[in-house]
Amino acid sequence: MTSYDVAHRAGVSQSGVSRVFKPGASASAAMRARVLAAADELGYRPNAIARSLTTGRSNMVGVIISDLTNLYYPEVLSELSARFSGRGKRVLLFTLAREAGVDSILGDVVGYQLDGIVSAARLSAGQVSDFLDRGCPVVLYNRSFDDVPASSICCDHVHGARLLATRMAEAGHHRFGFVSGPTDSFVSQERTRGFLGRLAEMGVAEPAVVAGDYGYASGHAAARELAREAGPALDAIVCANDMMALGAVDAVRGSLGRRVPGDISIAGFDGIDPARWDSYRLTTVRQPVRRMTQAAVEMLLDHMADPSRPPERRMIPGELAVRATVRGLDGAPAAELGAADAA
Amino acid sequence: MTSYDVAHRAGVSQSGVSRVFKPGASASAAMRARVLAAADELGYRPNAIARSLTTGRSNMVGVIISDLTNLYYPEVLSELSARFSGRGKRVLLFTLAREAGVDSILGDVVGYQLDGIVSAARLSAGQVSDFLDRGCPVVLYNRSFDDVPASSICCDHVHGARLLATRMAEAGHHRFGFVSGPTDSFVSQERTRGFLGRLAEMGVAEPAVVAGDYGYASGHAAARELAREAGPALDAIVCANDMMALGAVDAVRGSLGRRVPGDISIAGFDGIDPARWDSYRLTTVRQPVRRMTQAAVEMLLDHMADPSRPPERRMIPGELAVRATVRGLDGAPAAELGAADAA
DNA sequence: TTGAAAGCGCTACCAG
DNA sequence: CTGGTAGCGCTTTCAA
Repeated sequence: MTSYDVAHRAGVSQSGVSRVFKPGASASAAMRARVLAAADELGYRPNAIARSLTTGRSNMVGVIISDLTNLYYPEVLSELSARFSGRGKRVLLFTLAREAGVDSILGDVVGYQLDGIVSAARLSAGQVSDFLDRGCPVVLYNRSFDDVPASSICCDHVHGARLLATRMAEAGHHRFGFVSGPTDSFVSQERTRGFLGRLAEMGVAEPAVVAGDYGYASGHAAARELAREAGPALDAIVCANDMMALGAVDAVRGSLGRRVPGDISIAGFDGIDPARWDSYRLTTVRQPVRRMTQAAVEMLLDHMADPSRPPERRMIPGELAVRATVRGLDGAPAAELGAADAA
Repeated sequence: MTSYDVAHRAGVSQSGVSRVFKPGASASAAMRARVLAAADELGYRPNAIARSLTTGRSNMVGVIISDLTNLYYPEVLSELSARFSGRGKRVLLFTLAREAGVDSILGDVVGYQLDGIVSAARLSAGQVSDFLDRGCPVVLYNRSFDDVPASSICCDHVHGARLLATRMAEAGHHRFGFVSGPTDSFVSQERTRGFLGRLAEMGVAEPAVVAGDYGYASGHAAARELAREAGPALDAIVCANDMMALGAVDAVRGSLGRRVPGDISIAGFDGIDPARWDSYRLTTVRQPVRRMTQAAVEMLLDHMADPSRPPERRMIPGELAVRATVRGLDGAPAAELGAADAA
């Protein structure tokens, strides 16, 4: 079923059919009606591939996600997908299991004429530049490069980390352990910097730091290692993301046989769904995923509409969600729900 | 950068360039070398859109997922994505938030010449037929229709449910509650049928049944409702998926103040990652996601290679993973890890 | 408003 | 093995 078939059946020219299917094109009501009728009878659907070939735009955007096992990303992906499809864009999904294959994505970007990319993976500055050089706008989700003119939407990790540090120091914790993410993770670097920096400002003893990989198991292991390193004085563990914090909670309660937050307070980052589950009620810094994905989509769409638009780096504050894994300011377990939790 | 540019630079014909980039086409080593060199210098990438237009195949497959908040699906999606990209296929992602929009996907299927579809969403028989009628092979993930000639890969929900029923009845539970999924869910129907059927066979009193929506919160609510309905005799709750079972565990331990499995045993279905976390150690029937996704991909690729191939319905047994939320056969809490858990 | 015609970049079929 | 040539189905000038 091509536009020629429809044109023939409707007794109009092929270009007429094309125009009828192009929103905002000139076609008389009469023609429109006949074409639509014919198209309907024939079950005609415009061929998006052919359209892309002529127009140079595919109506597809690439979404690059590094790791769907970190439960923060399914939430992001889900939102992005819904928003893009609401805007008439298809989502081509790229999951970067092993950091490899970025250049193959580059090939696809030009090959499939992707209209844009939102990346929530750990791309290098050079890789991002490659996309840009190919004329493909990029919005970086939760990372950004000073020297690369790509737009980005970031949660303010430093600020969030400082919030957390402040709150925990004020609650009187003395001996901290910190579980960072992979060392090449921008997010981890920011959160680490913010947390340790603020702690230092407040005159708290420097925490023991171990690195994890953002997974539950690594948080579990890290908590045990911290306990070993820091000894019984350890009274607070902060993890660079919720997944690890959940693992840490379980390790402390289980393997270590200590209470949370009675003996050791624990906090994370992200505000993933499982962190709210009753078994955890994890204190965390929540990223406003909805606002962030919305911003990401808007920014990308804007750049697609006007490629000359200068890159924009938007930063959104995270919200401290004080729940049940951190002692209260009076030394007692914190209130069940922080005010921020209502959102 | 088009193949003409490369051809010109390499001093060969455009068709030559095309052949060099088509795997398994005839081109002398000399030509290949010169073309590749020229292409490299020019940063040429074949235009997949144009290729799709002529060949009629896009090298894209659609993956339809209903709900990424059910943590079973991110696992599936992650696997599918990795496997498809390993096979040189791009994944066009469709998330079906509200069951609507299936027909828009249909449009995309024909518009983007999708080579195939794997659907893990609740499509109707008619919708699946529509895809098939358009010449787009479909593999149904965890559902199938008797009267629609689509291939499918299913976990044997009935069998798995029977395993669970047997094990729990043998452990001496008397008063069961069952939390089903949405009534229009094939998976839920199968699991419900298997579970209730086996219980009846074993002469166990008919369980109280309430319906959930596969989410944590609904499992939480359902457990409380079951406790209200069934009274203090209630000693086992089985949920149609892990997410709800996790909610149920928390409800029983928290709101109801009973022990799991001391007072009430709880089990789920799927074998999602969080079900293994120390706070839960949920007894469940694990779906072999890796084998299932592998089968799904293979089947779809086979159909794409040979469209005349008859549909195939493959069924893979689930594995009972006895963990810590169900009483042991001696009435004591079950062994920490079932043998199946080693996998 | 409408129709004719020229491509978009590639594949595939042909003859050489 | 190689080069010419005819499209794939659509959008988009350009005249009418």
